[in-house]
Amino acid sequence: MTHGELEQIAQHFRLLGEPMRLRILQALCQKPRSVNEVVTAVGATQANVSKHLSLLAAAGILTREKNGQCVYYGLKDPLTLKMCELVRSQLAD
Amino acid sequence: MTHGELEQIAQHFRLLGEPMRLRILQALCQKPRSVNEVVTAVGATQANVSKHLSLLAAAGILTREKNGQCVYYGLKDPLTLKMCELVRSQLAD
DNA sequence: TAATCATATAACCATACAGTGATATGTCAA
DNA sequence: TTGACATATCACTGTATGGTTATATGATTA
Repeated sequence: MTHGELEQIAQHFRLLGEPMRLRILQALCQKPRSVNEVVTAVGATQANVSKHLSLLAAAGILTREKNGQCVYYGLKDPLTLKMCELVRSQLAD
Repeated sequence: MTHGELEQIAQHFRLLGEPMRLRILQALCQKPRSVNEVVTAVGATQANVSKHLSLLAAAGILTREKNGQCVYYGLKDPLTLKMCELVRSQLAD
């Protein structure tokens, strides 16, 4: 594996390595939600949630769809939650 | 999922979110190696490698076995490498 | 157009932590 | 015991980034 690939993979893991972002992902596990919905779901600042959502979308972890004045973010790949589950079961040992 | 669980899962991902640590994991994918062997394999400082190995072992990602004056670290769970592969294939899209 | 709502961005601060050099600890051989 | 080797730890620096407040941008409605 090249250094560039490792850097990319690490970057991906790093994005998942933040509790607030995991909470955001959790809030999106059923269906896409607007920024405001996520804000109330996770109980954080609008600016903060917006920043995290942008990062996750830029990394290809979330989809982003604008509808009127609302922006809806959703999980792009169920694999992401699967990995969280894997880690959780691994930690359970 | 509780906040504590999320914090633990995030912590786990954060450990995988560092290129140097991924290189170390890669160096251990075949068989356990001593600290020095890893040092030469990844081309980093002894102090740095030792610190990373300790962190990974403390998190239960690596096994640690002392034999004479050498300490051998090895992958505890093949799942770890599987996740790296998953991410890599996900990024390939 | 003006007012309101939703989202994004900018500037800033504080903290976490990777990397380094020096040194401590522990183990073996001569 | 002394010296050489393997590993761990300490103190420190620099940097990346999460969170905050304030503001900008854009869309909708009256």
